[in-house]
Amino acid sequence: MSDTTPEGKRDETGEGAMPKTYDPSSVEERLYKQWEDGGYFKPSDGDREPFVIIMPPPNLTGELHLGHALMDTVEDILVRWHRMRGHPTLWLPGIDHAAIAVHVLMERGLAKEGLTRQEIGREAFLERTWDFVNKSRARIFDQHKRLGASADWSRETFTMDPGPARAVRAAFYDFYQRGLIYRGERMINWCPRCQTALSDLEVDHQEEQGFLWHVRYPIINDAGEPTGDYITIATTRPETIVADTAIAVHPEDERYRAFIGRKARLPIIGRELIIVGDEAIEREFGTGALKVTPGHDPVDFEIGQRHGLPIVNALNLDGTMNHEAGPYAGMDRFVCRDAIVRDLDEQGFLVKTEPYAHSVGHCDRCDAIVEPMISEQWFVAVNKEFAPGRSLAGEALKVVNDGLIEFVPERFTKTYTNWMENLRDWCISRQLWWGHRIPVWYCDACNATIVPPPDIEEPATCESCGGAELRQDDDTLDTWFSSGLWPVSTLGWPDDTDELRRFYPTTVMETGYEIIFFWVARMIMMCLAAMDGRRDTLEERIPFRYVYLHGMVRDEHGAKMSKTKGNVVDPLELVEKYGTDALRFSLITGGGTGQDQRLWEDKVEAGRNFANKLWNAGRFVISQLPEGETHVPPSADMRTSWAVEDRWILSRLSRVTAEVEQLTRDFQLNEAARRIYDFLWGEYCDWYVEMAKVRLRQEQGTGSKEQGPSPLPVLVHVLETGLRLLHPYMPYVTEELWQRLRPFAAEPPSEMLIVAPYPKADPALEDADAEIQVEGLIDLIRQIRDIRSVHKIPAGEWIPSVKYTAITSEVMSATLPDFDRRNGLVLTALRESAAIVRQLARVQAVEQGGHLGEGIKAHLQRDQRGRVRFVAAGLDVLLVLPSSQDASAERARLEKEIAETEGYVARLNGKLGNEQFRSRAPADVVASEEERLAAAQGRLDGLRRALGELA
RNA sequence: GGGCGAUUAGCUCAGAUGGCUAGAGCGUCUGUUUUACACACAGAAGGUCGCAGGUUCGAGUCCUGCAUCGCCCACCA
Repeated sequence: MSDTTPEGKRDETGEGAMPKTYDPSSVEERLYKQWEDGGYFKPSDGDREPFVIIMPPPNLTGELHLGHALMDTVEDILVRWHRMRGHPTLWLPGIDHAAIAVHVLMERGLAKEGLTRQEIGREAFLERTWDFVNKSRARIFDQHKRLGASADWSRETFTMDPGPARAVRAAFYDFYQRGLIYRGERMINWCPRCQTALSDLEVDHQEEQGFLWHVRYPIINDAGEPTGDYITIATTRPETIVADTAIAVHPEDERYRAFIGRKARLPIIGRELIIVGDEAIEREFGTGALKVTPGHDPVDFEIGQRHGLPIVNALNLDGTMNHEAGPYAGMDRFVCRDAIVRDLDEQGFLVKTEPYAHSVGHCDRCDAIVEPMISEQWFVAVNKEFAPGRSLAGEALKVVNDGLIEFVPERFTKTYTNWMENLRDWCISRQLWWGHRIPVWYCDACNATIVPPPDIEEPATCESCGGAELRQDDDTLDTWFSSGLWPVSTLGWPDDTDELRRFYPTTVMETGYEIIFFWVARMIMMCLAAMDGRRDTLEERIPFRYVYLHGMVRDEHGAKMSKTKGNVVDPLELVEKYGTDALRFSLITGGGTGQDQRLWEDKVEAGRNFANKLWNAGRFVISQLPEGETHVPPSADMRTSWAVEDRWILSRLSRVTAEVEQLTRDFQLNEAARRIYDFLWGEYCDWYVEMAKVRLRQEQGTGSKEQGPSPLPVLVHVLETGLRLLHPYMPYVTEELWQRLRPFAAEPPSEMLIVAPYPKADPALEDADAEIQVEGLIDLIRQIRDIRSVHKIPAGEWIPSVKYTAITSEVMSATLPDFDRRNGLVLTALRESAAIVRQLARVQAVEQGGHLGEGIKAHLQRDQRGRVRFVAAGLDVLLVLPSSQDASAERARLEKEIAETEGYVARLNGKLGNEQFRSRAPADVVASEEERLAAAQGRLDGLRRALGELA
């Protein structure tokens, strides 16, 4: 039958024989197409609250990596869950133009051809870039699809598309009108390699081994002549000496107090420097005296502002020294550094050189060392009050502090608020070509700055003088300016579209914690401002309700995956080898929310094994279903006709369903997935299916159903429900199996599983008694199997008999009525389901016996068979072995059990003997401890008796 | 200099609001072609939950301190 299907043979129709092993490659592409063609990825109509995720736009530069795979998995789980719960669900995908990243990439490409962007010019550069963009775009989406992402591809958006571009102009215009965007000369970070300004965030501080050079500056008198005194400063950047305009000391520093107000002469350059007192100086650091370079250091700039110091810029934009550097003009900054140190030394100004580790700013993209410089750039005024008590950062802080936006995991809230509280103005102009051109024109005739409203893509004449000679600002905007508008721009803002009204605010922003500042914070600031005046309350203006942050996927050794290290794992390779479901499952169960995880092939194998386990469970169930017979899901009013194991598995199903619901609501997806896994594998497959086989065998053997109700309806129902529970996590194998089960359903709820209703717990099916009963059966079976193992009874050999009787617990039954009730339940189960114990433990006869007390010794004298007495499920049990037992092995087994149980009993006695515990712990905790003690005590008595009889 | 995270079985990790004898996967050991699955089944071994205090009837879980590793932020030149 099914086994004959050759492996690897494609089963295009999805019908027919099921291969023995689940083959993802024969399923995934076909099902994805069915889902997409069926329109299931588009939001459904209806009045229910929509669930919306805007996909973080991956940038164009790279292939999809495991971080994206994790992102897709988390988002797809949330999306599929809400979709199945009947919410109109929108997952809106997009791509980011990644201005500086792509720019650097393109420049590297040019460099390989021996070209620079300046040589080919702006137009040709942009043409090449668009070519590249159009090629990667399609590939990236294809990769998402391979991961099963059920996003609405018909809405795919690119940050450079006309819509988002218009949103960028609109936001720029709006912010400019409100004074939230301004142009000014400020200290910025300059990358000499990229030749652009950078925001503070794009500077990567790295600890480096450098030197602290101590340099003495001669003090001069009013006539400009050396007094013979010196003041010694310490610096890590001696090349900036040429731009010094002052020396600063702490105003209360006894060593230097007398120098304040006097002058010094700059070595080599000869400039006169004033000595100022400023509180910013750390007396303990270096010499306690600071050379002040307002043109090339942010702190010095501020000192300069306070004391009205002149600013000297000594650097060209490419990192070479300019004319201010005198003899060093034209040198590269680091060549200059060496030259100056040498000259200072030769001229006797260098006092000391000490090794010194300090952090140096590098360009995030190209790793060149960044220079602080004064430059005219565009900024977003994050702290400016545009209305009384309101600023961009202030409102962005408020919505989080007030709980309108929640971070998952919660600890990131603090990361966010700390940052937001110390925010400085955001430099948004970049001297790059690839990106949104700054929508500002200048009229050279009258010096006007023109910022046209968004619908004017290019103003024709000057607003103030009417001149037609307008020149657009050469610069482009920081990528994150357009990304910051993403939640509104993808929905049609600045127009008040139906989409915006329906889907804004979005529900969840799911992304990596490494871009909280870059992106999440900017979205919150910008979207709040963008929606200002269009929505009344902050609650309606926030871009999203929840920020869910996933961790980083690292390699086997915990190292960050990177191309240079060569340890990058391609998710698509894993998909090919193990299947999408396997990868998704291992990613989602791989770690806690927001926690980094390690991933390697062994882990994905575990996911693959689970998919295959389900496949085979499905294969078995389907093989048992008579052709053409359909089933109605069991409901609680039918319960009297079910076997105990049916009641048990349905009860467990309901409880697990409830747990999964709660865990998913709390974004504990890893736990939810684990719970489903444990249920389906550990309870359904390992026990229920095996128990059901017993009745199926009887049915098939006798051709009748006299042995009780058929397990088929429950067998099918629990599997079908389990598939629905698991579908968000492992969409393909569940859909495939569900399709194969669908013909057997009397009333299938939908065409495809992707839109079938997500299971709901049914408390009416929960059955504590059945759980006690089946747990008892399982305990008994397990112990018999253990004994088989200890006594080396081959798995295939039948054990002659097992007899059991209730432990008559003198004390316990008097004090704990529940003890007897539980035993009664187990006895009933054993009577009704003796066949299960017979089959699963391989025992020929399972019977209740009243007189186990006659002891083992008597038996031993009568025949050669071994006998083992033990306690299981609260019962006294006597097992007759096929041959004489190994007494020492049995003694060892019993002694170990006894020791364990004694320890447990002692602990419980200690607890229950404590008056404090009895009086302070909740009554139900005390009661359950008492019950445990009763059970353990009974067990201990039985074990001791068994050991005694063995002697 | 601040802030955060991690520390649980040989390895990788779960254990939300304190309460079963702390779990899983992989690995190890012993068995098994028991007719869904060897990508499997049955059984077993393996943990003073980083250390020291504290709160509590009760702590892997909460508090304080410490140690080790990692990350983020920061204008001590």
